[in-house]
Amino acid sequence: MFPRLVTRVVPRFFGPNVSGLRVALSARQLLVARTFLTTAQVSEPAAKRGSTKSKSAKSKTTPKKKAAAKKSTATKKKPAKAGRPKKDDSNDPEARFKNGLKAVKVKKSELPPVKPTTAYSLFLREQYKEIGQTGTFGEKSTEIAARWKQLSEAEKQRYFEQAESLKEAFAKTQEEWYKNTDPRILRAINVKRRAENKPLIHMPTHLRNKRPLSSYMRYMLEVRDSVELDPSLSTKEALNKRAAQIGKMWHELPAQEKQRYTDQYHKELEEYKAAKSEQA
DNA sequence: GTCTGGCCTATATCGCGCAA
DNA sequence: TTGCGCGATATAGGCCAGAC
Repeated sequence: MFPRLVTRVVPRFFGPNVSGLRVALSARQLLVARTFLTTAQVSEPAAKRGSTKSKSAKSKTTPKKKAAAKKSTATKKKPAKAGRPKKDDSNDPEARFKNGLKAVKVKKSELPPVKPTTAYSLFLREQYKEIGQTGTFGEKSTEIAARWKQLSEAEKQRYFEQAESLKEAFAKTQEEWYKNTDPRILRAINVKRRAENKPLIHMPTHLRNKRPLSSYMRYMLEVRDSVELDPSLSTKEALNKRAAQIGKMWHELPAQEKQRYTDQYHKELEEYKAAKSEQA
């Protein structure tokens, strides 16, 4: 699961390419995005919270924790010697991967963008502010869900539009991320996620460098629309019947005709291989 | 950073057949 | 794995405050 706090969202969403995102977003979208980011900034009160927290934390600190704290200060790292570049400052990006993916430390700014807020979530955030401190989380959630149900479609529209804008911006950011991120970073992230038993991150299918369609697949795409689905059958049965029918047509296709599809496949396969070796 | 409760939404996956 | 369709189902992730 991705972290939720915006302190994590901001660098991931805007970090790598702020100007690019500005271009991508219309002024309104940007406003929406900013509202999303700043309102969700739990860290705004966090400074405040941090101070009160540290106060209470201080008084509640157990001896064990105190000892640990002491230890942590005792083992505080000495400042790096002047003139010696830090590991991350290395000009050689390959150095990061020399000890294997497991050893790669992925920076926050390198993590993939988080999914955009949904319409309901936008409403939820707005309502939580309105409700304020009264009631438990559960009570608030129930209340807000009831309010959401009472909204007319027209009233909901505003939230859906906002969510749509965020979704579009996210799609662009995500595409940029996959384009600009070293594939080894993604693998390193997944190595960590696998170890934590978390689901892996996959490049969305529409962004993948897909293998070209096989000769048969290409043929099927061409003729599919000309083979009608049997309306007397269920969707599944009709689709299966059509697939079987197209398979039969392929077998009956003259060799010369088949060759046309095969040639196209081999041509695209070469291009695919070339692109893949370029990526590697 | 994670967890808490309750809810909604978006997305992914599955099954089916076919050939390479 | 690639494409298609599409309903059913599963899952992730979003919001909120604050303790740990």
